[in-house]
Amino acid sequence: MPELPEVETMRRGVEPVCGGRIVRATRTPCRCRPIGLRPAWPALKRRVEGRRVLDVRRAGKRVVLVLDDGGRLVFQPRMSGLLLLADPPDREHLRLQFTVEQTGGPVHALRYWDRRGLGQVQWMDEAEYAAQVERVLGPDALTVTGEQLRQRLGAGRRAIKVALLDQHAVAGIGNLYAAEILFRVRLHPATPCWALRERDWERLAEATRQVLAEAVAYEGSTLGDGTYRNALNQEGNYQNHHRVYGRAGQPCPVCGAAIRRIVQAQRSTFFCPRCQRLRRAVRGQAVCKGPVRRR
DNA sequence: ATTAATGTTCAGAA
DNA sequence: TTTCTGAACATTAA
Repeated sequence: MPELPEVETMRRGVEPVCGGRIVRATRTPCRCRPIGLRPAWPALKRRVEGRRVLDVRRAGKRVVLVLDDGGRLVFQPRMSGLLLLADPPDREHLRLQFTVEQTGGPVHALRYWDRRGLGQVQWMDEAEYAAQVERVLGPDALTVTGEQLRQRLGAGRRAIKVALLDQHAVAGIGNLYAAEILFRVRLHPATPCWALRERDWERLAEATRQVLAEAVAYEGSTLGDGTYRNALNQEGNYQNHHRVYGRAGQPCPVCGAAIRRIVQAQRSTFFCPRCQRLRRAVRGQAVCKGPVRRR
């Protein structure tokens, strides 16, 4: 699923083809059910056609085309969205197709494909975009500092694994990389945030930056369902370097203990029970499941 | 043949 | 305020 490394790979894939070019024509190539387009198709089309793409950026798990009138075309792939230059995996779930070209230059197709259709494509003006980012996204996970993490999460009761998925706290981490990051720092995923010390936050931020940068270098992870592809419809390679994610029952690459799968906030968490021990001060308190009752 | 699981995000509830 | 739950969706495994 597209998390930061996969979305960054998409961004890098489409940047050389979109940057500086003009959106000439757009269309909805199939009659698939309406998906998360905002505004609706005819208005979005009007906003985008004829505009030059000044920059291709990433914000958390979103790819953002900066247009020459200040408009922003925001792709949020969520579960199964892909930005493609190559032919899509199938025609049926090809949601949107843009054409970009330089005057007199070659014409390129930029496609948005989304099998499950949970993704969103939105046009917004500069101010609206800035407000949105401010409202929903924390500092980018690729460059986040320990101080930022501690400030935003340090006082909470949430388990650290759950907290890392909070995009407003830190933007870009998803279920897969949260597991890999916590393994790297040898933190038990159920550790409550309040139990981490300043030094822990520093190490956690460092591991976050390292794991994500590594995954970007490998062009992300293509999981068993094979959904994720880069812009050229090729698989990523980081799935071959996962230490814990999806490896329940298999030996920990460090100590050999069997990797465990637990459920937190209705999602799978994978970790090594020997490398990632719960701290003594926290045992018994961290495992409480339901909401803490206040008085 | 239903049902659960998959993973991201948001609205709305606790 | 903070945290939690369910829904949105498509597809596959049980």
